[in-house]
Amino acid sequence: MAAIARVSPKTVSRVINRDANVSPATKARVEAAILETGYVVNLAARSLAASRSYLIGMFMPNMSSHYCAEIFRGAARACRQHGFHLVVEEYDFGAATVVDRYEYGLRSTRCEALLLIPPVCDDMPLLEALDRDGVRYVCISPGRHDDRTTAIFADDSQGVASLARHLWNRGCRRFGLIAGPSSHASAAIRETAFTDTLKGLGAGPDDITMARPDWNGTIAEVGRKAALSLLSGPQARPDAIFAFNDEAAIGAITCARDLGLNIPGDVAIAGFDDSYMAQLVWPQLTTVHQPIAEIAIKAIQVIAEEQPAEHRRIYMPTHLVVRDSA
Amino acid sequence: MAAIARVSPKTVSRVINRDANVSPATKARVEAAILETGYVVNLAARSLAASRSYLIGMFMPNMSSHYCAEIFRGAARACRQHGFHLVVEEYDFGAATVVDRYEYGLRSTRCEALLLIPPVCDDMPLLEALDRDGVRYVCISPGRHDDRTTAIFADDSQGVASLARHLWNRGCRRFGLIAGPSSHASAAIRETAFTDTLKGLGAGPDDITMARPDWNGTIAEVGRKAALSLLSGPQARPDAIFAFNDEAAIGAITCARDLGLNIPGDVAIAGFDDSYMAQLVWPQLTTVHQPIAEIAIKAIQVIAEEQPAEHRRIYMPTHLVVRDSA
DNA sequence: CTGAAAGCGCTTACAG
DNA sequence: CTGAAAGCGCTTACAG
Repeated sequence: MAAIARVSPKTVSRVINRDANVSPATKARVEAAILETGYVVNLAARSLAASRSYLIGMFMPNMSSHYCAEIFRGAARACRQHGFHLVVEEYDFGAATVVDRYEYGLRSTRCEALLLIPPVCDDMPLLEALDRDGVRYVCISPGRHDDRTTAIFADDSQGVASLARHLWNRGCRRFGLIAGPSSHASAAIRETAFTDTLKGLGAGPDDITMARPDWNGTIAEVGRKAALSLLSGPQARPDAIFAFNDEAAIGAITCARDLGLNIPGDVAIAGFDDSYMAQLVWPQLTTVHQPIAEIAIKAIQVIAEEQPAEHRRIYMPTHLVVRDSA
Repeated sequence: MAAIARVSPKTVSRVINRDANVSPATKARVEAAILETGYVVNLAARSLAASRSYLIGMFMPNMSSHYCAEIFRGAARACRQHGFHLVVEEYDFGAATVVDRYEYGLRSTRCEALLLIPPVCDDMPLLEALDRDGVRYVCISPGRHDDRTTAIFADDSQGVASLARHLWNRGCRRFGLIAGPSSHASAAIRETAFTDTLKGLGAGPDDITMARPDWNGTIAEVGRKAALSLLSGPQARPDAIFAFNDEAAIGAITCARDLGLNIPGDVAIAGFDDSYMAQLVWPQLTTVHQPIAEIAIKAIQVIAEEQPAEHRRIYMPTHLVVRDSA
């Protein structure tokens, strides 16, 4: 390459890295040689010389397929746009600890930063290892969060409040709430936003019935059973059910159907996530859209731009999606 | 590191790479130093010196979330087990060509091999660029396939034949088939397996009605419309519908429900994929399970083991999953 | 505006 | 069984 263009390696490097201090003639010569030879910089060599890997790492998410695919989609796109490459490390939950997967896997790649997703973003041994190595990280919806790091959140409250108002305006007055697992930080937020909004609209304490299922088994099945306790319990039957997420809501739909109830006539059902399934079930699910890919994109942007310290908590908007179930 | 263990860098390298020719005493000394310092090999340096990147690349799939998540899960796991790291390159379909994404993105990483998924595995410019660079690749369910490369297929025929027998044994005699897009190689295979098996069991040509929808819009919607043509068309109403995939089958379920038909009493409905949604819809979908993660694992194994030339086409078993819809 | 020198942290190919 | 030398393909820090 350098020989063909009759310049030093350093000058090739200047052209590749868009250094301004190259004469137009030299630049043209180098660019011609690049085109001719199909030269592409060697990332490993650059990485070694510059002490920068141009790599961002991620652990394989343990979430729904929809969440997983959206995170990858957003992260991969943003990495490309910012000149990074995305490295995915397996983590199968239960077998090894995350920090082991880091120490004996990802660490050798010298990723510049990691994109951390629940529950991995709350794993203290991992965070300590990253701090020790000077590897930056951005957490998505972490449960615990101190001000050293940046965290991105979906603004669940806003979307859930819209949903609560929508149900109220539709005439619903008796509400059932299928709460999420207490380990999930969003669970409490969604619950509070839902009940507070309804109380603000005039609902009394007896108008809202909580179901707090054990989160064992498939989420849809948990949702179905929770809905059963709500719809056939001793209290007056709810005319609206809000489930922690779409899968639980789909379970609730199944339950209502089993009981011969009309949706949304007898009982309105709503979820959270706007996952792909929300459009596939019958009736199509009214839900709150969570911008998962955009959250991942934002996280990579934060990493790439090294945004200033004041941006420690970033909230991404959610919004109500009205379909047929509510 | 080398200084602490009082050995040369070469000897550290020997211990790290499990070279047998190291005396037990030296080995113990080096291992103690590794533990003490938390040393981990630098992948970039190793890569540069050894002319091996230890990287396997993948383009972001454009398939269902379920397919996408399963592929990642399998690929990430197998990469770890074989000492590779997985690099994901964005490819958004429509914007740039894949080969451009390779040339200006992935290529600089010097991936040793690529895992190629439809439709990218049939992109000739990409394959030519990979051949030119000596980058190996394994294709998953490619449409075209020559003997230079290894391809992994799901054995669709087998699972679909089981399904056809199941429907027949259940007493179904009039069949509707929602065919997949002709661009999808599996579409014809599933269709042939279904019709051939039924004919073998005694079905006549008039007993099988084909729907060949245009595959525009969401798959569930296409499936719903296709089912409508099948269930309300001039021919005798089918008592069983097999859809190309689960999403189309879910659309068909929606349609049957709209028409007030009982599933599976009036019409049995079955899909293909055993996607996550199959268990969430009502009634739960009878379908053919496709081992997506296992296919990805197999692909990485082939890459890692550089299997001999006779293994050019590998078929992974599929199997019938009987649930409630058929 | 351009290049020579040194070095990033490993491995390869040898030598002993 | 162990190490010295050279080099992988870049960038950094400097000199001119």
